[in-house]
Amino acid sequence: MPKNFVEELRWRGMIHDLTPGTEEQLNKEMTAAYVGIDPTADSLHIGHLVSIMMLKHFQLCGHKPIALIGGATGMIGDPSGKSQERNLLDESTLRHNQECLKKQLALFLDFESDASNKAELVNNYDWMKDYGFLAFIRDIGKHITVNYMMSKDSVKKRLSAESGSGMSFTEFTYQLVQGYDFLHLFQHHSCKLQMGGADQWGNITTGTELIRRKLGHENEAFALTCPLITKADGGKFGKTETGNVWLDPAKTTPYAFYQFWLNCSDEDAEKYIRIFTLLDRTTIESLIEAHRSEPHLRQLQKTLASEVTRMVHGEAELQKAEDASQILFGKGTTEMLRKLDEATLLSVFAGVPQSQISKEIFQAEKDIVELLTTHGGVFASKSEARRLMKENAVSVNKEKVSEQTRPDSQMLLNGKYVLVQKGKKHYHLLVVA
RNA sequence: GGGGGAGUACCAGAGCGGUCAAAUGGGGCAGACUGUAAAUCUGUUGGCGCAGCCUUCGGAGGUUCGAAUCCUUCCUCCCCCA
Repeated sequence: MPKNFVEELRWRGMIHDLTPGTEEQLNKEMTAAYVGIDPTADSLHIGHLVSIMMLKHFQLCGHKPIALIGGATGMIGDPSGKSQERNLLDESTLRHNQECLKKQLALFLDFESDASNKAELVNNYDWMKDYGFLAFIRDIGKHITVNYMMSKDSVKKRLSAESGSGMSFTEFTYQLVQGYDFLHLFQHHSCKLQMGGADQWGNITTGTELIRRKLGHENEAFALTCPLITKADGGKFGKTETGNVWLDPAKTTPYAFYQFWLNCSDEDAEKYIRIFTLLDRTTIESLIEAHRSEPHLRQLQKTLASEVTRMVHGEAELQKAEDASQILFGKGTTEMLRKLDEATLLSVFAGVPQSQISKEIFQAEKDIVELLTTHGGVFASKSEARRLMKENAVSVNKEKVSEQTRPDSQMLLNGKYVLVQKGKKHYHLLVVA
C-alpha cells in the first residue's frame, strides 16, 4: 500500500476509535470501506465533509472507497443523537437526490478510472426494498439479541427516564438495518470496513457482530470512527444563522462558503485544516506555527478557506470569493465603492443576498426604515430595523445611518445599487430597477 | 385496560385569576475591545402609527369586570401498574 491510511488519519486527528486489527488489515491488502450518507436533500453539506475526506484519504492510500446512500435507512431515522421522525422519500426524489450527491462526491472521489480502487456508489434502498419483513427478522434478526441491541448507548439514552421521549420500534430496528448493510456489502462487495462519525460506533459494531455471527469467526469485519466535529465554543459545527452550509452553490454561494471557513476561530482552524484540507503534515505544521506567532494575519483561516473552497467550487469561484471578501472587509470606503464599475460590483456582490425594488418606490419613499424593511426586505420587521439603527449597527454604502436619514438618489451606486450593511458582517444589496 | 404527569416565546424552564409580552438560563443579534478570532463587558431578543395599541402561553369552547393561570372538551407526548 502506498501510504498507511491509519497513520495518515491519526496525525490529522481523525481517529476516534477503531477495532483491533484494522491497521493490519489495511496494510496487508487493498481493502474496501464504506461510509453511509442520508439522501435527505439533493446536496451534501459540510457536515458530510468529514466522512468524504475519510473516503478521499482512503482512496489516496490505495484502497477502495464506497459511498453508501442510505435510501432505506434514511427513512427510518437514526436514534443516535436526537434525530426527528423522518419522512419517507418517494423513489423518484430518492433517485434525484442520489444523482445530485454523486456529482458532488465526484469532486472528491474517482468514480471513473480503470483503477482497481475506483470509488463506487451504492444505495441500500436497492437491496432493502424487496426484503420482506418475515424474511428479515428470520434471517437477520435471529443473529442479534435484543440484549445486545439494548446495550448500545444510543438506545440506552433513549430508554432512560430522563430522556423523556421514548423510542419507537422502528428506530430501535435502525441498527439492525444498518448492520445488515454492512453484511450485504461484506458479501457482495468484499467490503471489510465501515467508517463514520463517533456516534456511529454502536451501529457499526452491530454490523461487525452480525457478520461474525452469521458468517462465522473467520469472517472479520472492521470499524473505524472519527471524532465528531465540534467547535471550541461548544456550538454546532457547520451551522450558520441561515442554516446548513451546503456544497451546492445554489444553496450556499461560494462567497458564503468561503466566509464560513474564514470565520473559524483560531482553535477550530488548527483542527479543521488538518481534517478538511489535503495539505501535508509539514505544510500544516509550519502554517500553524506561523499563525501562532502572527495570529492577526489570519493566515491559517485564509489558507483553510481557500483550500476548501477551491476543492468544492474551483479556482475561478475561489478568486471571486476572495475578491469580494477583500472589498467588503478590506478598508473599503464609500468612495471606493463608487469607483467600482457595474461588472465588478455585480461579481463582488454575487454571493450577497439581494432584493429588487422599483425606481418609482425608491424615489417616492422618504423613510429609510420603510425603504429597507417594507420594500427592500433587508430587515424582518421595522422594530428590528429601528432597534439596529439605534444601536448604530446599520450602514448604507459603508456609512452609518439612523432613522432620520433620508434616502435619495445620492445613495445609488452606478445609478442603481444600494449596499446595506447590518453589523460588521451582514451585507445586503438593493437593486433599484 | 387502570393510575399518574406534561404541553408556555428559538431551546430549556418559572409563572398557576389582575402589577404578564410573561422570571431565569442558554442560544441569537448588535455595540465596545480586536485580528471578519477567542474571552470579556454592555444593550437587545412578538408586532405596529411605539409613554399607547394589537396578536401570543397545545386546539376549540366556556366562567369572569378581567385567564397563561379556573371549568368543559379535543389533540399530542411521557411515566407507572396490568
